[in-house]
Amino acid sequence: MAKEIVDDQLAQNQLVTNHLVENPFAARGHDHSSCIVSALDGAEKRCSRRGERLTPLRRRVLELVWRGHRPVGAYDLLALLQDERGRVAPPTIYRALEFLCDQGLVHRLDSLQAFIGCGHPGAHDEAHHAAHFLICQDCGLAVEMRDGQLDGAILGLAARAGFAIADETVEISGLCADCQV
Amino acid sequence: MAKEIVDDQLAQNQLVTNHLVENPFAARGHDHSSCIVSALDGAEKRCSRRGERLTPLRRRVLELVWRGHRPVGAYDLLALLQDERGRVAPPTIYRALEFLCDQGLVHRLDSLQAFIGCGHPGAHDEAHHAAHFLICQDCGLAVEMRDGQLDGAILGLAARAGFAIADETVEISGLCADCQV
DNA sequence: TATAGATCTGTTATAATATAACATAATGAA
DNA sequence: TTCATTATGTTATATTATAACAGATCTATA
Ligand SMILES: [Zn+2]
Ligand SMILES: [Zn+2]
Ligand SMILES: [Zn+2]
Ligand SMILES: [Zn+2]
Repeated sequence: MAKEIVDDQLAQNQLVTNHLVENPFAARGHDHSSCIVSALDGAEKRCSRRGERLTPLRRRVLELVWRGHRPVGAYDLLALLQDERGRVAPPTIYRALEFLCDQGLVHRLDSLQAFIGCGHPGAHDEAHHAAHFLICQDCGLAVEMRDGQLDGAILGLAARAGFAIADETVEISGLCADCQV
Repeated sequence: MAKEIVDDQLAQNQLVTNHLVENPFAARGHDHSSCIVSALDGAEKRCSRRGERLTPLRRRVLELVWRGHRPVGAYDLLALLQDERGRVAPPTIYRALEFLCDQGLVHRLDSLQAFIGCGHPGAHDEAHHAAHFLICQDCGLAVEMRDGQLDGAILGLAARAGFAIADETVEISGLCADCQV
C-alpha cells in the first residue's frame, strides 16, 4: 500500500457508513463529518473523564484515523501527518496510536496490520463487549459488530476451558452485501 | 523474540498437549512425538489426495512447526533450518509456510505474527469450521477450538448482515487454567 | 512564581516481518 | 529425451514497529 490507499481514503468519506447505525454496511451515503465530530467530541469527554490528555497531536491522529470507515496503516497516517508537518518519524504516529488504543478510541486490526476508529467507545468498558469486525475485502469497509450471541459463545467456550480472557481478536473477512455479484 | 524462544520450543515438547484431545490445555504430559508423527502422516495423505507435493523441504518445515503446540515465528523456523542447512533465505521459509497454510496444514496467528500446526486438517473442509484459537499469554500454548455455538454465532451475524465470509481470524488471548494464580 | 517531577514529543538508529524479481534446479508429461 | 511446469536458491528491498536518548511542555506544590 502507500499513496494509492491514502488517496483512496480521501475519496471515501461520503460513500461510507455511520458508526451509530447497527449495520453500517447498510448505511452508505451518510454525512461522515458528523461521525468525525462525534468521535472527536466523545474522545475529549472520555479522556477528560479518565484524566488522560488528548493532546493536539493525538487528537489530530484520531481525526486522521476517522477520515473514513476503512482501516488505515500506520505509515499512511504518517504520510498524512508529514503532508502537514514536514518530517515526522514513525515513533510519533505509533505513540499516538498506542495512546488511542489504550483509551479504547482506536482498534488495531491484526489481520490487516491497520487501525480504525472505535465505533462505540465505552461499550468496551461494560461487562464483555470486545471489538469484533466484519471486513469487506472488496470495498475495504470495516464494521465493528455488537452481537450478544457471539459474546456469549466466546464467554461460554472460555468458561468451559477454564480460560481467563484478556484480549479478543475477531475479524471476519469476506464480501459485504453491496460487493457480492 | 529469537534464540530464547527457539530454545524454549526445544524444551516444550514433553509438557505439552495433544491435539487429538478436545481441550489440550487439560492434557499436559502427553507423548508429543505421536502428535508429530500423526501430523506428518496426515499431511502426506492430504497432499497426495489433493495432488499436491509435500516436498522434503515442506515436510521438514511442517515438522519444525510441530515441534510443539506453541506458535513459532517465521524467523525462528528460519534459524532452525539454518542450523541444519547453512544459509537459508527468508523466501524459503515463507514459501513453505504459504504452501502449508494453503493446504490447511498450518495456520497463521495474526495476533502473534506466528504459525502453528493445524490440530484437525480436514475439519476445515466441512461446512463451516474455521480455525479459532485460545492462546495462553503465560505458557504460550495455543489451542485450536471447535465450538458449534461460536460457529453458529458467526454464521448468524454474517447472515443478518448479508455478509459472505471468506476468512475468519478468531484468536482469544488470556490465561489458561493452569496459568491462573 | 519558581522549581522539580512527570509526561509528551522529536530524532536517530535499528529490529522484526515479509515480499519482489530473477536465476537455477528438479519434476513430470508427452 | 524434450519441453513445460513447479519448486528452490539468491539478492535485494519493502513494510511494520520499537529502542534509546535528548529536548520540550505540562502540572503540582512549595
Ligand atoms: Zn470498539
Ligand atoms: Zn464491500
Ligand atoms: Zn485448523
Ligand atoms: Zn498457560
